[in-house]
Amino acid sequence: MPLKSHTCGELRSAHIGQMVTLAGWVHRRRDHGKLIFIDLRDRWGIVQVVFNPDTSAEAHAVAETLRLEYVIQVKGMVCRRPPGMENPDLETGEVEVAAQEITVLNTAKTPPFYINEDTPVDETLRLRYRYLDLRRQRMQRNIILRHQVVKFIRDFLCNEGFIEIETPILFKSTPEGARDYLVPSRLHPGKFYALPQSPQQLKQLLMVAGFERYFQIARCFRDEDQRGDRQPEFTQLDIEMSFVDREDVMDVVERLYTAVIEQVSDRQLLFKPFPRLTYAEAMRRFGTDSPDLRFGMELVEISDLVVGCDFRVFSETLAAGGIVKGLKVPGGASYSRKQVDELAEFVRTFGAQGLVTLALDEHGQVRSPTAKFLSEETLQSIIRRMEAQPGDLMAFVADRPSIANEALARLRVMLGDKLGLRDNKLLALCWIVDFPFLVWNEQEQRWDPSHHPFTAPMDEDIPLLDTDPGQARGKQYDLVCNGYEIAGGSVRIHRREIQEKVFRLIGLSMKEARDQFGHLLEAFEYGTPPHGGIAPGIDRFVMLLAGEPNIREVIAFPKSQSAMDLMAGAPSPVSPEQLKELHLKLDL
RNA sequence: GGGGGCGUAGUGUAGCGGUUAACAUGUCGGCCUGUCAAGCCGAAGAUCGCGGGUUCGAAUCCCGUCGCUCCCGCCA
Repeated sequence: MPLKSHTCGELRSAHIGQMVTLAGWVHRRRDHGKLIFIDLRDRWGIVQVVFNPDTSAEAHAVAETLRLEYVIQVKGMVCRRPPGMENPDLETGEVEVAAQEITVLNTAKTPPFYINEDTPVDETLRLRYRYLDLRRQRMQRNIILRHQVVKFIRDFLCNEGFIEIETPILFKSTPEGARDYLVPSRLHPGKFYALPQSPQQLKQLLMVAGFERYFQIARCFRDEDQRGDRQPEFTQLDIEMSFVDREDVMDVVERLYTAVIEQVSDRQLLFKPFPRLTYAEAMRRFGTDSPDLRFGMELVEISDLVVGCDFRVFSETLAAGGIVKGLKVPGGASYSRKQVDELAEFVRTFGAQGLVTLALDEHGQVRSPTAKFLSEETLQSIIRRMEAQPGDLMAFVADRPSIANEALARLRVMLGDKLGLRDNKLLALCWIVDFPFLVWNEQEQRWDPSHHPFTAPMDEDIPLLDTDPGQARGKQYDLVCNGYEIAGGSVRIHRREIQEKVFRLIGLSMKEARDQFGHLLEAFEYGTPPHGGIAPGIDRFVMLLAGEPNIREVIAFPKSQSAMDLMAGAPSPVSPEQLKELHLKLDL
């Protein structure tokens, strides 16, 4: 006799008359003295169990002792509920189980917070009792969704001829990129493994190995500070393909994402096919390479309209090589002085000197302390350029292009939230392409790869590497969803002379290159196919599918902001014996 | 490394210099045969995160510290 014959969630009117054995947790109890109702919960749902002393005095007596979260097994008859007593809020609400036997499989202490409702609870408590938090409906839903997404991805890619290959967790530290998590070697005193930041090099080696189409649900580790969308360990869908150009990679990924959103989630895909923006266009229109395309409020540059004007904030910024750019806040003319000050304070967070605002009142008159510095003609040309309507507020940042773009991009998103324009039922995916191949590192006075050192430059831009490297574009592509970068990839360099040229450009001597990437460079000499790939973040994507505000909600056992596991208490000290074995001395 | 927010019965909150720290919910006990956030009656439950200071008097003001969280830096 199994512990359960049916799940709690599956019972329907079709089961009426059947004897069933259920097992699960006491979700709620309603004790009427004689009649006792128990909502019994398992992973599949909730069903009402009735204990009637007339049916079984024995079972009823046990039911009186039940408390929330007790684990019980119930044997009883599935019955139609009396007329008018159905519960439409419950999928099993047409029926109930008349209990004849009950076994308490385990008792439970009163939980430290409500399991049976999704009310907010202090994050410390949730993380400390994560196994209880995971019992709650919200987390059950998220974790199950995550499973469905990963399952769908596996099936989809297998059908496309990909094979899944595991790569090592103990690997080699590379000096570039994020800080590594290190693992001391017992057998090799003073030496360390590093946990992979991503399986980047290994997947390229798998292309050299001839697997042609590889994927992995890969755990990645980066020892950097946390954010709401960043954990020290996270999961990537790692993909690499041989004999492809970027169109092939983007095609697979676009079909995959379209299918998974349409078939697994309840979110609405806003664009099909995904729009493509060049990096330059994204920066011009949105000030960022990860724009949220669910709403407008695009950035507009007005540098040419205010060059040489009497307003020195504008004219001096422009003379120094800066730009004047802004956006239009619909209905923002009614904002109070305090609200406008808050906007200015907000952009200062991102390094902007301040925010210049022009309000257009209901009569179309400009209200602003700045207006007196600008001619009527200039004001009118700004209003036309911004397409401002009476009642709108225009907000401008005059600064270096990088700061103006960043500040306005953040302001746009913040206002989008404030104005309710970021509907999380909608998913706006887009591709960003034609990234700059190199970015100038001001501190080190050298070029850095904008993606990584194995990304290929655009074929037609290869000559630029010798003449004007900053103008060269790379074969890189990012997938963006609702303002989050959810995937980044590139076609890789597979020819030695290009690779050497790139190493030279980024200031890496052949010796340094050999020390760091020798295994890869050596492999490349044994017949490397053209190849490229991409690495979508699974956690972030599931977070968006689930409509959750942070990544912890879709990870079963996440770390806190300070990278601790509050449940198990990791990290923790280790014994002197363990340290000695690893040849480590602490210096605290 | 830096800045902001939060920390008060088990939980969620109120109180923001002055009697016995309030409310809801949960918990425990009693009543109750159709509830489904069951209802009614009663009871217990807080060294106000921790340490120091100011004050006649501190949950309340100040300083420090710890924890959670958001952000900047960081994240090829």
